[in-house]
Amino acid sequence: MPVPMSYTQIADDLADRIKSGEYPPGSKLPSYNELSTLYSVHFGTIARVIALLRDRGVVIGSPGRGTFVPD
Amino acid sequence: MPVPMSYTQIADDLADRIKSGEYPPGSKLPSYNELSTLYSVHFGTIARVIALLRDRGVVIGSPGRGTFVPD
DNA sequence: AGTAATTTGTTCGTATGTATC
DNA sequence: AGATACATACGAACAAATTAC
Repeated sequence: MPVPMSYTQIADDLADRIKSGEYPPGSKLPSYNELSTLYSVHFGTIARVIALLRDRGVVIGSPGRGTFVPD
Repeated sequence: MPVPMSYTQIADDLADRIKSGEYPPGSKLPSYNELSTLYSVHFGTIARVIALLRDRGVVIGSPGRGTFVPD
């Protein structure tokens, strides 16, 4: 089994993907459950990643709707 | 029982205390265990608070030594 | 109209690793 | 060698908002 990425690495990876245009402004990121599958980590780890990106202003979370890249 | 502060509120409270001079540059913050007692929250919640303040550059953690206010 | 499912968000408990004293 | 302290992750539970049917 490969060593899973740490939450900071996942945060940096997601930030890079957003910056590169993979997730353009206004777009919706995969759900927590999808991200936890994509990165093979626990749900709570993804929640921590998103919380970090939120604090950095990289994404905006909207309970019940999703996580979005600000315009 | 009083409603406990959320981890963001605790982070803001600590940041305010640092800014006000209660924890001057170079000083050492209370340990995770002490903070979790002070704020009546779980150890893991304090770890999350410190992680947030670390990301903001407000504190620097040093495993085995403590958490410090940068100069 | 109303219930169930989905999604974000927080917290506790526990375990483990690493560094320092 | 042992105790202390920071740091990360998993599992589980729960709340609140939204969406789907």
